Amino acid sequence: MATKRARRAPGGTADRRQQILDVSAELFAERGYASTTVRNIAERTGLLSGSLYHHFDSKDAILDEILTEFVDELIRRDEAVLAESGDDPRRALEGLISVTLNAIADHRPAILLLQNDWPVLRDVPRFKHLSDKGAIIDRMWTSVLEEGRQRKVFRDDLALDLVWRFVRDALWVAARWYEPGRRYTLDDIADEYSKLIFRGLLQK
Amino acid sequence: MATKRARRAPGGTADRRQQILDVSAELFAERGYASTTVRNIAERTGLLSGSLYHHFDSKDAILDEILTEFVDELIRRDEAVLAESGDDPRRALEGLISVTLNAIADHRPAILLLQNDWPVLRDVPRFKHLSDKGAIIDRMWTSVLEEGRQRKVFRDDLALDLVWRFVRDALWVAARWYEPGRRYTLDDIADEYSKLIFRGLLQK
Amino acid sequence: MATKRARRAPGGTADRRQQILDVSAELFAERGYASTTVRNIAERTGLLSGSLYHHFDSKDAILDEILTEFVDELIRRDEAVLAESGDDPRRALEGLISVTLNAIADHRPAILLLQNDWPVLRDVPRFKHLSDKGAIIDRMWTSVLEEGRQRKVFRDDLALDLVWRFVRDALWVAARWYEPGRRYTLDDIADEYSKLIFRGLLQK
Amino acid sequence: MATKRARRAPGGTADRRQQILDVSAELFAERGYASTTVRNIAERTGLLSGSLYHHFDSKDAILDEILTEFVDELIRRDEAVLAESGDDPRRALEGLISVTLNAIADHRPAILLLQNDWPVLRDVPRFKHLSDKGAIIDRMWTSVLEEGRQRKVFRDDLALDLVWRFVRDALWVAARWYEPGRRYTLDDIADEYSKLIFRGLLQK
DNA sequence: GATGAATGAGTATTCATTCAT
DNA sequence: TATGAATGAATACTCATTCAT
Repeated sequence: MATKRARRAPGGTADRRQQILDVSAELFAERGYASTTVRNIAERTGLLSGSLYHHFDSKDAILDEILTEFVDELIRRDEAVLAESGDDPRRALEGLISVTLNAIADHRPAILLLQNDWPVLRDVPRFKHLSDKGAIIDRMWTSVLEEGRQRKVFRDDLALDLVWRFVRDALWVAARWYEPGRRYTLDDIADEYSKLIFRGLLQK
Repeated sequence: MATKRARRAPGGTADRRQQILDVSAELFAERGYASTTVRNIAERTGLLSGSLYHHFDSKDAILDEILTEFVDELIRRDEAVLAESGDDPRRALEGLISVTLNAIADHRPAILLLQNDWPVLRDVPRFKHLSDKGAIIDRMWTSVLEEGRQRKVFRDDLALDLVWRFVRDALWVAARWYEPGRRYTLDDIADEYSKLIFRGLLQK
Repeated sequence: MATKRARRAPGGTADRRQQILDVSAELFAERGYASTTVRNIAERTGLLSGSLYHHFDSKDAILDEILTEFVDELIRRDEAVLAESGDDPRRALEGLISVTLNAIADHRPAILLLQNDWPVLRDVPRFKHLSDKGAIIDRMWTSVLEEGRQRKVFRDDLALDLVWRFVRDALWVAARWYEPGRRYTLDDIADEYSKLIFRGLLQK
Repeated sequence: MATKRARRAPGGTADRRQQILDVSAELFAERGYASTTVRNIAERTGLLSGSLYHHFDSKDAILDEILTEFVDELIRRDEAVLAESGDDPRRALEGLISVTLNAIADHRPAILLLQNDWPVLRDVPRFKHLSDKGAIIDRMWTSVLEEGRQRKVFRDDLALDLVWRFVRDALWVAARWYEPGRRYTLDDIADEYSKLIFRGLLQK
């Protein structure tokens, strides 16, 4: 049973496969994976439900591809940031913050989906590989924080694992309320969050 | 169909109703509302599924009671904090942070549930009242921040609505990884988070 | 997931479970296992298809119970025959022939089902245990034939494994055309078949 | 929709049509008609499922051609045997037995298929014509037996219709366990079966 | 209060078949 | 001839809910 792979239509037409992935991601984010039916996806794509199976083996397979694509790209971007920021922990941290928030622009559905359904998904063997990739990202964050402390750029009276969790959680959850074209751009948010994280809320 | 209300078992036995609520909250938090079956709840309670309907009108009714109880108590505690902290915005903010994190001790399942399933629940008419109550809590936070700025306790070069979102999000998501009896207590986390929020990450 | 077991209705009413088994056996025999739908079974039982799952875990589980019951009883009857016939191979063989043909009376659907669907079923792990039981029956037949040859009751110029196959096949397939209440009883058939097997077709 | 008939490939290449028939017969025999999908057939042929419809009108049409070819040839062979054996019933019967068993060599899949799926197929209007042809074969067998009794070659104390059924059933079912190249050839089996049928199992 | 049989609408998935390219 | 995308009806199975006992 060979995995069904994308074959770009020769004319360069937008692919059905990609359309299904996009539609599915939106729906999964809106209603949750379990509550999104295969029929919902088909309808929104303009197909009958059976036709989806011409492109994907199962509902799970669709989800897997959505999440894998997102996580892989995130890792790529995070690695690029670390490579560019040399040995400047502050620049590195700013970079990670920016990458994370800007991921919301291209991958909002995947991010929401991951937040809402991860507690269930994490126990499904098929999605185990995402945990492993998540661990890679975690390690990038924590090593930047460690580095910053050792170079005395960051305070040494804070529990760095809690700092990491605090920042990470706040950033990802922003996908819930962020709406493009309203008040703040993602870069605005990155700047404000960085200011708060680096300098704190109190007047000196 | 009159709403079924709690009737304490005559002998003073631990209530079946409460047992069902606790079991349901756990299951909803573990697997998500949609993926938890009424049979799951019944099994874990030691009943058959039909029997649940002697205690609750529907699966929705169970969920409603779980969430309402949690939100109501949270409002009560937040209000108490504001009442006690007089006109000291820093103390007020510390209080709100502490209440929020400590809620994880008593209501972890409800918090997780709300995070995972809220995107779906928010659109169900039955749960509309929770949005209203959520707005009350939001207003308490934002007014504390405003107050702090006006009194020049907090910096005036930060977008306060973003500060509020940042802090709120980081706090609630802590329910995902917090585990009682490990490394940090909830008070530890509240202290560390407060330190970071007030003073920032950078060495002076 | 406890196997759902029969609970005889206290009043001694004919069981739904048994009714489902009987109806299913008939249908499987008529149309084959794959072509019988769960809806077919439900309809003939006077239920809706979902209701079957209150009594059985799956379509497979129904089939398994039908076949297991049949094979177990057949083994019991064959063993009884061997026990009774002492060291008289001719009597033993007559007994096995009679038991086999008479099984058609009580278990015609199961026999037909086994004949038609066995080539598919034999490869399903769930039904592996039936192969093992089949081997037990085979051994009873072949040991009777061996015994008969050693005691010089049976000819010694025949390949006994072929004799066994020949007889076995002819007996079981009789279930296809036998119809109760017509021309020959099962005992008639057993007698005629025995005559042919023991003495052959030719005039002396 | 004209019935699609064989068109030999111009170059004398082995025919696609025949390849599809062979592959289908194998699969139908292995898994049963209902459980064999058109996709299975296409895969094993090295085509995509849609392409089969250039050669056959439907799955039923494939099955029909397989069975018709087999039954027609069987009738031809049986008729040849009767023509050759003149008025010697014993030779005629031996001939029919041999033809039947030897058919296993060339048409095993068709024979298995017919055994497993006949109970379902017999009720499909499209396959009614096979019943008629089956009746022709039956009549050949029974007339040989009658002839043998009248000429006092066969015993007169046996129910001939039962003898016929017994022999027929045992012969056809041999297709289930016969494996070419193992222990017995089809002629061996024909000889042993004939010995048993004519002379019986008992030592004189 | 509790049981367990039954409902009926819904779920993901399969599959023979069609047809434009 | 062959492809591969699409159909639409069917399939086994699930599940919140009802209700007579």
